[in-house]
Amino acid sequence: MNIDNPIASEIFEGLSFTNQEYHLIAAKFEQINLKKGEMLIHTKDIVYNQYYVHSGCLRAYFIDDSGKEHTVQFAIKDWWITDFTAFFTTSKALMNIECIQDAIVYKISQNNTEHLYVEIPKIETYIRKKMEKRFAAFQKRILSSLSQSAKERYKSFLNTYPGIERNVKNYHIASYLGITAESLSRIRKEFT
Amino acid sequence: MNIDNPIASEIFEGLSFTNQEYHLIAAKFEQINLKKGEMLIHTKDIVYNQYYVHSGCLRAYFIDDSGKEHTVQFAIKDWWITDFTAFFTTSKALMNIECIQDAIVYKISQNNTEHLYVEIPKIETYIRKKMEKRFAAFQKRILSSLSQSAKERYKSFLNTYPGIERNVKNYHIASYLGITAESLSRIRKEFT
DNA sequence: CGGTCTCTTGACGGAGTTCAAAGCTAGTGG
DNA sequence: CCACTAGCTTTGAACTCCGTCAAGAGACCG
Repeated sequence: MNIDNPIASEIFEGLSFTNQEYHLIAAKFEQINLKKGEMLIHTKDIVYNQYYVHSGCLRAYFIDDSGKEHTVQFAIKDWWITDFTAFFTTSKALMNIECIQDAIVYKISQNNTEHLYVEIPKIETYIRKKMEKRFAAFQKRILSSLSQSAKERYKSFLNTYPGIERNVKNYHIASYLGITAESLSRIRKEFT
Repeated sequence: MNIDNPIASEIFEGLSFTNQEYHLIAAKFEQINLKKGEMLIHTKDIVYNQYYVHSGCLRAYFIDDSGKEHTVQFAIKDWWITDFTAFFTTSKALMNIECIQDAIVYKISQNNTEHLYVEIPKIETYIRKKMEKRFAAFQKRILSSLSQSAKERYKSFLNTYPGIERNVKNYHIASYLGITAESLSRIRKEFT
């Protein structure tokens, strides 16, 4: 951990940088403190930024035509969050992102992300590898939604986000699993 | 289209290369011709390679504990396919990949992929951007499995893979949508 | 301590599954 | 080129899991 630039050391853990590089990195991130309930992204916002989660918890959710919420992702420490579809194409968000436990996040814009990749190529490699892992995790989630019952998906969820029950409302978890809060309640009853 | 190296021009469409770079690229890919029914990857194989689809059609599927098949991905022209989870970590495949229409694919190993990224950094950038698109597409698929009925998912599927009905068995599509072949049959009946 | 948000419980309904059988279709060999 | 067969698709009937609606119990916060 480099005391001069804890942000760079935290976000790109394992990489080492020159002082000049630390400078380049630090200049591109902005710290944002969020209170529970605050919104980071609203539907229809143009998405210029992505966010690295230092602490706290956020969730990305989608509201369908019938008004129902569907949680696509939770983000806890060391996760990145944004509406990636909108971010990658700098277009309008289809999702909302809200803070569900007081959080500190580091914001970086799309432009600055691309600049960083050019200025410090090992960051592009680092992020690519991280994305490969996320990619694999997504594939796993699709598999689980195809092949598992609600009860099994709930078990998998507890493994993916250990200890998250303490931070997150059950109806948020239900909307992540693709079931209703009532069904989750019945599943939880069977568990004990 | 560079006549000296059609493979590089096809796979990295839009990028231009020096003759030396064309050489580097061509040396890393190997063309494989597949007949319908051939398997590219079996469960438990160590996955060293990924494949760029030049023509034909393949599918990646998972067999769950009860023996049921679940199609995770179809790949047609200009898609990449492999068991990405296993490929990124050079570990054992959980999925099977089979050819469902005679195909020509270009194979590249994990090592050669990494070498290519180092030797020609713009390829790393190119692939990263492509992956960002896939990432967004995955997110969309998760959303659709959470928020849409089987009938709506079938419509989305037809948009994602236009014209694929001609190549693919209905029970493969059903297993991609997460429903039974019987249910898909009933849905299709309503459509006409 | 009162009000609102969250979780639980019950009764009913519907989308999709399962199992079984019949109808098609495409590929193979005579 | 036709006939046969194996694989694929359709159809029907009963069943199951989960959703919906509604009401009550509990928890948290000012």
